Amino acid sequence: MNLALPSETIFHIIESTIKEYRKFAQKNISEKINDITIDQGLVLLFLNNHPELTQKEIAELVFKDNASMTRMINTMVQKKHLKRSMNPIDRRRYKIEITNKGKEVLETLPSIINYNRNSSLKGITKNELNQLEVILGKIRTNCTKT
Amino acid sequence: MNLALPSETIFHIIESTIKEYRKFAQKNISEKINDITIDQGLVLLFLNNHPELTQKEIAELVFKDNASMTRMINTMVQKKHLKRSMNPIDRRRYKIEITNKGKEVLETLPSIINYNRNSSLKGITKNELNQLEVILGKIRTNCTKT
DNA sequence: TCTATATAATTGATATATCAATTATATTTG
DNA sequence: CAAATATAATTGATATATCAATTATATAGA
Repeated sequence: MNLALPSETIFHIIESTIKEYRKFAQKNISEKINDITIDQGLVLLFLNNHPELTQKEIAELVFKDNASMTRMINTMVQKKHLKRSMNPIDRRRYKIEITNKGKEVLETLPSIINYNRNSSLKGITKNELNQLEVILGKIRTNCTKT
Repeated sequence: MNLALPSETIFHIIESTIKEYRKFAQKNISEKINDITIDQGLVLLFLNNHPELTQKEIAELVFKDNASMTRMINTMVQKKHLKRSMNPIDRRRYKIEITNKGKEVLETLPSIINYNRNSSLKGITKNELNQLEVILGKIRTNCTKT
């Protein structure tokens, strides 16, 4: 079997791109905000825009599973960025609230994220972004439908 | 600050693509081979082609750090896919050898990986792959040089 | 209504991710 | 050569990833 080494494939390139982006983004966040990871930041952003989200829904949005999300929110509650309170209408789920400390993070975070996105996409045209989206979409579809 | 939600960005799409690919690939591997993760499989492939690789070098190839690689190889040694022996020329590093059990895996794995790659890239032209590579390369460069 | 089924969240076990500190060995330089 | 520096690997601590099992609550259907 004549198999290309993993390092020569497009999957390797995709992985390395997203890993470099995450490293870059985390570095820029850590310079200004203490004790927040990218993913914790994303959770705050989503909750800010959609306060009614359940843990399960947040998990899907940031590509985690429920177990990871439970633990992630545990630590965010410990660090006082979030507060859990029962949802009286459906007692299986929680209401997750952003604390004042969480809100402070949200004052700084968006501009950092904006900077991260813009600078990592510098020199890339709208058209290229479209192509990227279309091609990646095909790959994803192949993986989910096969 | 008018920030697009993370779920609307290209980074979200890149992440979701690579995650779906990994899920798809892992499923196909697990159907035929017991107890091997994608990344462990990649380690075997790299070692098979370049037996002289150190842990540090393997780590770079599969985007792990040294600490993770130490532990990953620990478990692969425990599961008898690999064997560590001292390198007499430089006693800081190990020689990592593939055991017979590891070699058995290598008899089955390449065809599965081949299938995974081909089916996830079905319908995508050489030209599109090039575009993908170029655009992702730009993003990566932006992240590492800024 | 009562039971079966579905759903949200948690927990346990094990592996991996990440950072900082440490150990052992090599290499460089004064 | 001896001391300083560099390198490969390990370890500890904590967070996250993943799977399977469990708990608590809701909902659908007989």
